[in-house]
Amino acid sequence: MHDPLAGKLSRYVPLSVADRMWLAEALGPARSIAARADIIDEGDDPHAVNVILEGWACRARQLADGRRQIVSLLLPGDSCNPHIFLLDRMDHAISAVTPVVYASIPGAALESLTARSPNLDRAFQREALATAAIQREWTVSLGCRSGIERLAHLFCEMRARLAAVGLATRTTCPLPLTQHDLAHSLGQTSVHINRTLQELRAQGLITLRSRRLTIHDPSRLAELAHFDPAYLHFTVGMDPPPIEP
Amino acid sequence: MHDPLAGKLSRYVPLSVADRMWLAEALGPARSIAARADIIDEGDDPHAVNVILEGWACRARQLADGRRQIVSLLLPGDSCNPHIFLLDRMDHAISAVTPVVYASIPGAALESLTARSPNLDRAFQREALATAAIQREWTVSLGCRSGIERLAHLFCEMRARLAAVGLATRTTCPLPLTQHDLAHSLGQTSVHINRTLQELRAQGLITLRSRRLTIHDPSRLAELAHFDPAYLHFTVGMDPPPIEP
DNA sequence: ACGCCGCACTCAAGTAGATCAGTCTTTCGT
DNA sequence: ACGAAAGACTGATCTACTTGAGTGCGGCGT
Repeated sequence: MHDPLAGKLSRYVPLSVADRMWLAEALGPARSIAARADIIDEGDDPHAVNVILEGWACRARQLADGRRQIVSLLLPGDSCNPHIFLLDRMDHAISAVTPVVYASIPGAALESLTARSPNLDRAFQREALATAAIQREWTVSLGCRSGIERLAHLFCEMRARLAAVGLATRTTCPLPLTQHDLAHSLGQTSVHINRTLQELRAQGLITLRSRRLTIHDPSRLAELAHFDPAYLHFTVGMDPPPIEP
Repeated sequence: MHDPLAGKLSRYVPLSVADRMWLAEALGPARSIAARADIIDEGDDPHAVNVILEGWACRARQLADGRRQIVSLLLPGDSCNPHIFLLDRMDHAISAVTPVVYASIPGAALESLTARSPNLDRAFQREALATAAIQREWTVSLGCRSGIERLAHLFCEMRARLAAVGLATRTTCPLPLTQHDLAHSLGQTSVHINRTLQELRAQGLITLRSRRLTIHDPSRLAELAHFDPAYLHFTVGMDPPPIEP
């Protein structure tokens, strides 16, 4: 997709041609950053909203003793928090998982944008609410899903979110996370992630090879994960609903 | 505190007398609800913002097989998501932990309120950002803190958040959660919570009796928990900073 | 085309926390 | 004031996941 930000926002509220134009105007120049580099550091003062255009990034917190937790994954079209510039200090870092292309919307530009278009304002608000819902679902996963369920759930979520910006089909999507990244996202060790992946493969549910995920049986995977896409709150142009046999 | 909503919002942005008056006007009549009852159910269509005036509530998700996770705790002054009415379906329930007194701000009233006072608008925005940060911190706890660290962290957070609305001193605060509630919040069983509590008591860090928590050594507890209050993003009228010896 | 380094993967202990099946204590309704 | 129920607490056993110390493959830079 050429404009993943408009693509994603239009999943929450239909956008007019003018909306898309204003959005494109507000976006600063595209910047590139290497895999594993930081887009913003913990402690920095955020003054703009960064939007991922290509590649994957993550929000991560690091404890004093080195333990690291990935608290969310940012895909093309995701923004690193609208209005984040209202806070004066980042409480987490945003790092590139793959090489990333991103652009910023300066605080003032975002405010004039939402003042001009109530539509866009609503879209940003709903996006923020959906992001919060995703964060809650991660809390649920860590709190009460087992290793295999967590992994299955993450795969279902990634496929669905990527599909929303045209980067996944019903059964396949990119998945450029290393087993270490998965471990840091799911609160487990990479050793255990490795075994759990093999279990999912042995059950014939997925293939994961050269950074690409294939889901052989989406409904069995969703069932295993207790995955219910309602929390993603996409309302416009959903994935076609599954056909009952 | 008589007006916990204004009290809490003024931790993010100083409020004028007019702001406080408008806020009070927008608030609907106070309603009471029994402990353990639901304020909103999963699946309901939210049409107003509920604000807790007295008592504790929680957001909770339930999986199909009965597993339950408390994803956040709502204290006096906390709102159940400004702008939540933009979504059409609750993805989680909000239930009372203790008897709760709450009031609603209808969607339209909130919108005219934020249109009238940019100050209040900012305060709500910052509150939403702080709420998101708290959710991320819970993700971190579940992802990489041990049982005893999680419990210590929760205690530090609750004391700090209650202090922000005048309901806690430096060393003591109400804590009306059962060991079952703690278990559901921290992704563990009540059996294990019980043992962990005893460990905290044995180390002389806390007393927890008849729904009241006393922290005997706040800085040792914070250290154990890796608790850094920065993520709460209170900026106005912080707890006085600790005095270096 | 070669060497290197990150990543996937393996094995053998060790452990935090779960499970189950209780007893004891406090709270609360009538 | 009494009984019932909710909550706190215990002990024995079990297991999902961690730890640490590896091997081998494959993709990347020079």
